[in-house]
Amino acid sequence: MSLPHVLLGMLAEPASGYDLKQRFEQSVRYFWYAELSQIYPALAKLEKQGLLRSKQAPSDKGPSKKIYTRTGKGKRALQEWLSDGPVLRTERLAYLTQLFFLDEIPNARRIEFMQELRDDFAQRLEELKLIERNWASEDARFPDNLPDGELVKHMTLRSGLMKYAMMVEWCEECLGRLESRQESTGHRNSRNRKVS
Amino acid sequence: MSLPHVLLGMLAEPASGYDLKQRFEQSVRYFWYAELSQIYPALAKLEKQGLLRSKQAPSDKGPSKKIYTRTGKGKRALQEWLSDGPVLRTERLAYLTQLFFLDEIPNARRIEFMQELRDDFAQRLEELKLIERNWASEDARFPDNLPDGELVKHMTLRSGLMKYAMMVEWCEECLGRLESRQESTGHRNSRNRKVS
DNA sequence: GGCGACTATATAACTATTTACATAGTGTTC
DNA sequence: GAACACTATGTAAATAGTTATATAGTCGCC
Repeated sequence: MSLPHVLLGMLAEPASGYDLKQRFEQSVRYFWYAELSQIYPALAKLEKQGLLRSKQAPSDKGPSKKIYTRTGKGKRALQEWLSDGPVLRTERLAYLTQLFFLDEIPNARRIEFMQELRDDFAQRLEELKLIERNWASEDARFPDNLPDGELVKHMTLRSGLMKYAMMVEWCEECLGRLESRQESTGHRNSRNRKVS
Repeated sequence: MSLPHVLLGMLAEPASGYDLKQRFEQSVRYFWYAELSQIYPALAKLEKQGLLRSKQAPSDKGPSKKIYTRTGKGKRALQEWLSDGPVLRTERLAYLTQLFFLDEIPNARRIEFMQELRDDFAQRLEELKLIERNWASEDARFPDNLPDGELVKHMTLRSGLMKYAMMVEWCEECLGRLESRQESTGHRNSRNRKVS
């Protein structure tokens, strides 16, 4: 439902399937993910529908590339998707359902679970902070003089920064509650930060 | 990958497929969703694997039910899933990828997009606040004297409350940035709250 | 007594996603 | 020169999830 549109969005600049996968890994990965085996057929289908056009091009490394370009029809399809308003599909957060049933394992295990979660979120937060720092050094020093394309990308990044900062805080709050319980049953548990 | 475990978690108390769907709609819906057509085959498979047991039972309304009970093996499978640590599957947030490409439509449309998003998040926040209020009146007045099962459920609810409150704030921040741009190009746009 | 709403279970067809495999060129390292 | 890593494109098989449809009992309404 969304992958074809995501590809149309990423093809503001022409690229091959392989290139697109790289782009996914750079920035989009924080909110969308696709395997190469999903990208290639999706591109072929979009071309068949006339939303993309392709041409072969030699590669400096490895076999020749198939460069896809967005057609006018493709651009309009993207704009339509964006104009239809936000797509809020049913989110599935496995870690929250796990937490919901976490009383089925001993408290010491619950603490380990939340520590692992906190460390994962903290790591993602650091990754995003790094992206912001590298970016800011270039042209985002004055966030509201950014060109349109940069502004929306900065807003997307902000949502990630705010989200993961909040999640880390929430994990700490949960750990506090679980650990107070641990103490009251006679056990001790130092609040070690697990760094992998 | 996760649905069978979610079902095992929800079967702390015996229930039929139909019952489970109702339970999904009550609380779990905020972080997991499943269609009946997904639940029935999943239950049948779990029974075949010996993680569940079923018996027919008459219903007060409609045809007879098939009540599933978790076996010892089923409980251990759930505990294993929980002990393996948090499952952080690749999240897909279509609305963030839309935002990422939102420079492809005019600024007035971008503002509408963010307003719609804010209103959706605000509505979910109100739903969760209502759940908390109803709950608090019963036994969550002293959040840290809760029994284990209630504690983890309260922690799950907290994450939703914090998340949606943050998302609404973030939308407001984005709207501010988009609207200042709108003004500077000579247009006006009142910050109307769209209530459906 | 027919209709619609709700309870209850299930299958079929389709779309989306993941995992595994197949193929081939290019460059580096042992 | 063999092995390995990386570039490059794809297919096949399996799993997960959605949408549509079928069947059947109960209850209340008109």
